[in-house]
Amino acid sequence: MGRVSKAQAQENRQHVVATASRMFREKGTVVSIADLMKAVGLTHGAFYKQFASKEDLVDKAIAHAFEDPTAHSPVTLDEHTGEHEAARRTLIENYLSIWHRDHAGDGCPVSGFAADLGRDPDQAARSQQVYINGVRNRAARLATGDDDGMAQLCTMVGALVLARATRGNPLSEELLQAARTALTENGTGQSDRSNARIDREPAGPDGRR
Amino acid sequence: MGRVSKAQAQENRQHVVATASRMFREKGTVVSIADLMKAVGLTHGAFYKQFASKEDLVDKAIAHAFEDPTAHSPVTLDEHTGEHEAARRTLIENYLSIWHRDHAGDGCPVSGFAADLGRDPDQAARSQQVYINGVRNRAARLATGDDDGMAQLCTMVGALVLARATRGNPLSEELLQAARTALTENGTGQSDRSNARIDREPAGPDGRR
DNA sequence: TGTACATCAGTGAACGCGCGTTCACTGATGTAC
DNA sequence: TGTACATCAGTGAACGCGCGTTCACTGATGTAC
Repeated sequence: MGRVSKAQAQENRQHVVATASRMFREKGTVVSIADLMKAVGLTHGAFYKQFASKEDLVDKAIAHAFEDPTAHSPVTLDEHTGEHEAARRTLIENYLSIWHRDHAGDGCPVSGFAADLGRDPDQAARSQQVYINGVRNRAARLATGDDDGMAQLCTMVGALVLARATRGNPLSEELLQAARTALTENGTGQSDRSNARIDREPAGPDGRR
Repeated sequence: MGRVSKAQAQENRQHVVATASRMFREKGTVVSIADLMKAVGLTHGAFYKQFASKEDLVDKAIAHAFEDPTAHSPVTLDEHTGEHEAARRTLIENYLSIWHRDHAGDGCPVSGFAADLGRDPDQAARSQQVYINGVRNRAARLATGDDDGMAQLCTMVGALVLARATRGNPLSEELLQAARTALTENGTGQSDRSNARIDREPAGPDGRR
């Protein structure tokens, strides 16, 4: 195929970034450019007409994950109506759902990129501002009167990371449940309902439907 | 060099496993056999006289990390004297220290291998029993009367993972501090003292000195 | 205890393979007249 | 509006490199007598 329209080229570029953003969260930044471009439906050679290097793409994919409103945004519908506590609960229950555990690619970038940033100091330095803003924003959404939400975010990220590492064993669900209970201080029923609903219906992980 | 004594060969094998255990926790299981053997002081060819494959080594390195008493064992001296609450505090403060954040290789294998197990289902399946026992043991150490310790472990692992991902930014220390405060429900002073002490003195991360 | 020989841990070159990246080429798009 | 040509997104073969793994070789260890 020969040249492609400017609009088509831009669309392709966005498709590559969006796909990379998902694949990197799911499998890590070790995903190869060949596999990525295959998933997008282009050949690997086209990559370097759009990006300077793989590093360049990783930077953009991380930034995209934090901008993408479908990427486990801390904003929920409830919140817009001023019901902060209800919004907080919805956020927590979606975050600690089995759906979120099993869909890292469409999930929270704070969890999805933590491992890669923790192990690649250069990448961490390049993405630091975007990542830190993401952490602070999410913590702020969880904040209550006497709590800045930071420890709550730690609990949620830890539960998700451990639930993913133990998938296939009952412990995985136990961890999600323990974190849910600790954060909402209510019984098993509420959390179980939430969990079942989210597990069954692949709704947007940001709580929108 | 020709043949080496049986004792020496066994020592070499243990050295490879121990070094792999540290390097895999620090950098992930992507560390190459060439780099690993170089760190041990042997050539890469020797590797296959001791191990069937890299997978075999990863399995053994993960198991070793959980057996190794210097690898952030949940056992502390205080605990043996029956002072459970003091032991719990010591464990928490060591876990959430800057020293632990900066020494993943000598740190907790639950945190150190979570990312690799979460992304490699085959590896997770092979190491599942060892990993799950490790999680349950650590949670049990944190348990109090009305809490099984699981949510607390989530908070600690999440704080450590996020602190490592944000190293170099003040947020990193804030996250550790927030988790420490949430888990010990006491002021800044205590935690700061602990942090400074551990940061300065590279004591065993299991709380022994 | 001393000698002769088989064993096998460690060496280092080599293997096929997939990685990130480059490049000559294609041909529809976009532009100049 | 129609024609002529330059542009450049996408193609696919090729590059050097490091990966996991194999293998012929070495020579001290371990053993048999």
